[in-house]
Amino acid sequence: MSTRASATAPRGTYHHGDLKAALVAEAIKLVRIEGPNHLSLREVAANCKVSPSAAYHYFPDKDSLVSAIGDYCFQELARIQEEAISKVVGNSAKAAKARLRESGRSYFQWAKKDPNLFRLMFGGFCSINKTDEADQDPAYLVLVRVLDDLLTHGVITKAARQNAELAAWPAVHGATTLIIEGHIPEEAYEAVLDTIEAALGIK
Amino acid sequence: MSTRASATAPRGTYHHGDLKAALVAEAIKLVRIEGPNHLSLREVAANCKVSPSAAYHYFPDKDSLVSAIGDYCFQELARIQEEAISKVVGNSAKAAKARLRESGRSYFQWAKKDPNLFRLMFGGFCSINKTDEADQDPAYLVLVRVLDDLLTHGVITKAARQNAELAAWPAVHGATTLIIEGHIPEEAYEAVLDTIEAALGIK
DNA sequence: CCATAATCTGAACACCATTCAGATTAAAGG
DNA sequence: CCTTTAATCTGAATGGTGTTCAGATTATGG
Repeated sequence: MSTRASATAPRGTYHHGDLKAALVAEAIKLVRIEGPNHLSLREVAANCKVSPSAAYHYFPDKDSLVSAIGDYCFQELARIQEEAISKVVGNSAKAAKARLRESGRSYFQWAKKDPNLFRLMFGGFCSINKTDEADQDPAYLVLVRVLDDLLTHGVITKAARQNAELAAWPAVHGATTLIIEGHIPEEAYEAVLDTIEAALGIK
Repeated sequence: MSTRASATAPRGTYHHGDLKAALVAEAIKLVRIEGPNHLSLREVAANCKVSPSAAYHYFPDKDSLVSAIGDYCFQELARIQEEAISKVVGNSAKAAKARLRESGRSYFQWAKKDPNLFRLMFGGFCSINKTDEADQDPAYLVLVRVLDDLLTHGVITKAARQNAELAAWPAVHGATTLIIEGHIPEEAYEAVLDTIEAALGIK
């Protein structure tokens, strides 16, 4: 999106340099602390040393800025997951199984680290573009790859591969949410991962 | 909490009658439409034909009113589930299995009917009182009963009964959220229920 | 019937999103 | 280099928000 200068550069000139990126970065910082509902566009602008109206040159309204945060977060979550599963090297069935577990763990760890960003992503704040099939949730594509890998290594059957995404993602996402919101204890998470493996017929 | 007159009674006298209940009822109505983040305390008060400051006699702040909505919703969800499983009569293994599925379906149907109330419940808006063990989420207790019933009828093993809640609730909750927010299609829900049965070793 | 406590109002303060006319500056063309 | 043009940001204004508090109104108990 933004190409020019540093997003956190101090304001010397009248023109900012890369205000759009700076606004998003500052908004993320604030949502992290105050939560998605208490985000103030004026505060974002002030912290960027810019008048409130300047933001409207890049975002038609506040919701649009929030959606930009959401877009960033979905990419970031996918990146984190990619990083986590790439740490489990090996072409074995055991490694493939470990990657499934790590993809689940990294999903939860991301949410635990920044609950407010997680709430923004899945709390109805940002409107995901579900129009196009191509620009699908990148984190979902990571999961697909992990599950394909399980089939390749014979860890799961072809029958289990059908709807395997539906055995993994809802459970992982639900457990994450319920822990974040204090409905089940964090210690329960590994047990949830066990139930996913059971649903897939692993072991 | 409130004991007196109808919550929706028109305003004839200076005193309202049961303002607290009226405020909660009106707030629910507005959250249903506008979503939890766009709730306005002033609008709630105005619709109750009362000055904004009147609300502060019953709620210390807006968040407290939102929490009251959450409390109501958790009770209501439990009631809906209770109603759903009570419709499946019979003391058989088949009936017990059907009740598990219906408890999952009713959870989703509740959320689908009022997504904004569901978002309020699990979006970090209301602070659940996790201090006491006694006043636990009533919907959770419904689930416990359904799972106990499965064990009694030999549908699941004693081993599967361990952590059975963790096989069911996260998957149901996660699937519900992901469908509501448009990440997976509604048609996938029954397949998710299948994976729960698989995780529990049913069939 | 009166005193007291409960309940609600009105006005105020500080903050918010959003709009728009106009000031400032960078970029492009001669 | 200088001027035109387009991009960018400001300042002020509008109408809405949560919250507080002194005071007006009404119900209740003695």
